[in-house]
Amino acid sequence: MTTGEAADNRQAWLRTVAADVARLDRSSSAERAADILRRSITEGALPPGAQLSEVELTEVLEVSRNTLREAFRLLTHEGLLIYKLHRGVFVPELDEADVVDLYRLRRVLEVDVVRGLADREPELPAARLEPLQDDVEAAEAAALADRWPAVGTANMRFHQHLIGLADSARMDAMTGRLLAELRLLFHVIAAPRELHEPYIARNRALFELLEARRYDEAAANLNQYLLESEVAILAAFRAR
Amino acid sequence: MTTGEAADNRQAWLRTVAADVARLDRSSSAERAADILRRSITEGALPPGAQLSEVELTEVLEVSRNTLREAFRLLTHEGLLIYKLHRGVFVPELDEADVVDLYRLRRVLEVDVVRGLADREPELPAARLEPLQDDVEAAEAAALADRWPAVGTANMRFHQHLIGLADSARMDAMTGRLLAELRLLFHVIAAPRELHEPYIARNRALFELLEARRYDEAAANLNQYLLESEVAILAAFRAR
DNA sequence: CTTGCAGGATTGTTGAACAATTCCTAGAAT
DNA sequence: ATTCTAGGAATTGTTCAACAATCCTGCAAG
Repeated sequence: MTTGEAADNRQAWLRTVAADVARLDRSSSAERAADILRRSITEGALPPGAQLSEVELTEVLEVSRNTLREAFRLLTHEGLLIYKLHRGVFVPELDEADVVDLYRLRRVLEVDVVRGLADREPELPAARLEPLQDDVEAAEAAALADRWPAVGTANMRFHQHLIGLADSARMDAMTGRLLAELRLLFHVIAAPRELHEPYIARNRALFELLEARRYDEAAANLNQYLLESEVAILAAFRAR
Repeated sequence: MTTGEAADNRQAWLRTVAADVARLDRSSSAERAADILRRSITEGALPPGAQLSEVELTEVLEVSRNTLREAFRLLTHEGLLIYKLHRGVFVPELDEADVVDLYRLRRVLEVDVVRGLADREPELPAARLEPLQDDVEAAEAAALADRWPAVGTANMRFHQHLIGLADSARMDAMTGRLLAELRLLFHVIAAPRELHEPYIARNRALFELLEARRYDEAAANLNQYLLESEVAILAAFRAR
């Protein structure tokens, strides 16, 4: 291991520790309430268009209205809820234009990250790819077990980890929001298997290109991947 | 005017009306308080590192603590404040890594928007460039009057309008946050003239390339522009 | 079919209260 | 002189109850 890799590993470790500390610190009631709501939304329990009543949720979540409203704000920022003044909060209903918008941003960010790896100084340590490998294998395992929602989750994590290679806190945050919104879309699509299955091999191919440090090929591959994925989602969306 | 342009103009008009409606609707106290605080921060009245006391601001802004905290949340989401649990809200102190991060994202987004104009279908109507022209001229006028903060504001608006050409609500929102954070940086730099003066001619040159529909040249120009700007800011930052 | 108008429900905002945590300071121990 | 500790002051986190402002519903009138 070169000294450059050692320094890079150390930096990666510092990032994970900081994330853990932040997670422990946030015993805030608002964030806990937001966690529960986030799960309900991304898992589809609260379908797009649903309104979230304040009085109802204060009883279920056992927090005050003020705290609940703070949780609403958090999720609004993530794109998982929208506020309508004097009317309440709703789960957003995304349309085809949103699909196009989300995929445009995904392409811009993810392709740039991969392309940027070529010029990276020092070179990306091999250990940084481990989370991606884990995600690829998790998706493959879940597919064998017919657990398609888990395949979707692993796919999301793969792309989040991919962006993480750029060491950009702001890109990480943006990607988190983008992927959360994408999950909103997935729930209006009927066939989870047809939707998620193609990603498995795609992600492995991309991972192997990254492992071989063929970054330009990987970027081109990823761009095509995302273009085709967008078309597939749009088609499934129209056929709903 | 082709029918394509007419449809495009109509869409642009719908967007401005929607923006006006949204602006009128937001009579919410929290957002008004956030507006005032936002100005104070971006104009430098509240320097990086400053703590915002709740009791103090409830008296000044004449809102309740709960409403003030909602305003804090709004600004936190824009990157203009950071929350430290049980310690309060502070104006962030950005460092050199943040400069690099912010400029990387600016380059990715802005260059992609300009490059994307080449493939746009239908072609960009000339009227869409008018806001950019206004910003260029506003910057030139402010420079003649020695009003350098106004030059900086016009420059910000130029880049926001540039991103607006992509018709992507999410890019608009991201850019808003990025530029707000950038303003945070400008206030720790001593010389406003040396900082903002180079942008004036740069923006005009870029605008004219766009007007001539030489999008690839414009994209290359913009990329170089942002790279040099980053270097300049980093230098000024180290010399503070 | 549209328009106008109650009144009932929901959200927006406030102020006070208490709990939890951090900050500050004075004094004790070394 | 420095470090450590205890405890009180100050600040933030959260709840609650109340009221104001706004929106939605249904119905009556044109």
